Amino acid sequence: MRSEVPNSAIGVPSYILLRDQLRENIISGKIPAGARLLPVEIARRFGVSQTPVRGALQQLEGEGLITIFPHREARVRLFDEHFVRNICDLWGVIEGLMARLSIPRLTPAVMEKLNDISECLRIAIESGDMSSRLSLNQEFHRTIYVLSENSEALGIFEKYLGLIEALHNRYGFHPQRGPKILEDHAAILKALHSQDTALVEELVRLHCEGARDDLLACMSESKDT
Amino acid sequence: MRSEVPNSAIGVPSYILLRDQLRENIISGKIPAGARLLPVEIARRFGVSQTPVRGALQQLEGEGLITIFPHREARVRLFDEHFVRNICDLWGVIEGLMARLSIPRLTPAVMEKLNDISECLRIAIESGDMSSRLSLNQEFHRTIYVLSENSEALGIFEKYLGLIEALHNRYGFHPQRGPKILEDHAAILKALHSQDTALVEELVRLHCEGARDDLLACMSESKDT
DNA sequence: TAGTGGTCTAGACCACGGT
DNA sequence: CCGTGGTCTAGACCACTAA
Repeated sequence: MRSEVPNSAIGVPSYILLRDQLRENIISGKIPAGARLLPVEIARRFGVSQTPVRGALQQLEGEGLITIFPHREARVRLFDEHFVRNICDLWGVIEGLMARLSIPRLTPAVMEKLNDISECLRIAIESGDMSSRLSLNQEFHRTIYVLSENSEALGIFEKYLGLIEALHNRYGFHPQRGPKILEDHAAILKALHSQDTALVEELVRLHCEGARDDLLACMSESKDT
Repeated sequence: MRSEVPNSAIGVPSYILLRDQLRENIISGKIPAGARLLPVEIARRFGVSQTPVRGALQQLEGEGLITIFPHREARVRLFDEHFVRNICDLWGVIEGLMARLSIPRLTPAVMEKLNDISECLRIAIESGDMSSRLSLNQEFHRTIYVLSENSEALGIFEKYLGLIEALHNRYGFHPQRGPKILEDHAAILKALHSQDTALVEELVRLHCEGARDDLLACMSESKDT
């Protein structure tokens, strides 16, 4: 039987295509947390045998996105409030670290770019454009963090980014969170400009803790109703 | 052909045994950084076919310990000075976070245990027992961090622990590092006792930065000679 | 244009949970 | 003790590299 994966770029093994597609579906919530992953079913859907499916699942388990119970089954990890709290706390210190490390490598061009992004983000928040809001916020932070040149820290940040973003997409924000984000970003920009490492680190951490508390509150409210 | 893996506990799939054994060999340096991993060779050594070997490699790639170049080869990641700096900086903030979070959950019994470990560590350092020194130091930190109840942060800490420890084993310490560790630990214990969250976090971070600078210096010296 | 070795397939095997 | 489905084997296939 020939492979029938559509869009399969030649030369790219199908376990990689499968892995990326499954990861995206998990992160975006299309495959919900806790869902069972049935290799034979996935193999049928993609027109391949079980081997590349297993390859993809093995990698995702290594990444911590799914759990394989040997000889039993594979399931998407649970992402509950405790998980969110853990990740946001972790982010607080990691983003603080990356922001601090980026300071010596900031250039006028980067500051210019950050100002532009902030302006676009303000418009997105005021006009209620959730999709732009999320991606511009991402870009703001990523623009700073790539300068830290700490790929391990950046990798951890990126790993959970889509997951948390999906939760924001599902549970929304409180109305007062928008202005607070703009305020935080402005303060961070100012501290970056004055090269105040300790202040930058503290502001970034507080920013993350604010995000954490807003998301946890939204999750808890949605559970009550 | 029957499986001939010795010590293979029944019910445990061989890709898991292989994965754990390969991980251990990589972390301990028995399989050196940058080494090529040849599935057919590994399969022969363990008396299994290539499929479980690939399963093990896929998981290790997901964990970031090895890199698979599709259609080409799999190699152990490089762990150079830049990597060490990244990990130690990361640890500085993550360990600071976990120490801070653990404070509300400290009990007299835990403080007692930490004092005991410190005393044993002092003896190990003074008598030059490197193996005890490393494991007692691990135990000191882990005893605090498990109380943070942030399994994501703890997982990142644990993930690189063996790797950094192996580097310490290979490159050693400077003579003045031993007393400094004892001094740092004593200060951390005192701050824990007085429940001073900000101070604990700062001391832990400084402790990590000290470890980083010592290890980097040892690595750089060994390269010169 | 080989040769090497990474990837994939079909099917057998067998651990586990429920009957 | 049977059924489901997770695991493993042997071998074919084929992408990439080096002549």
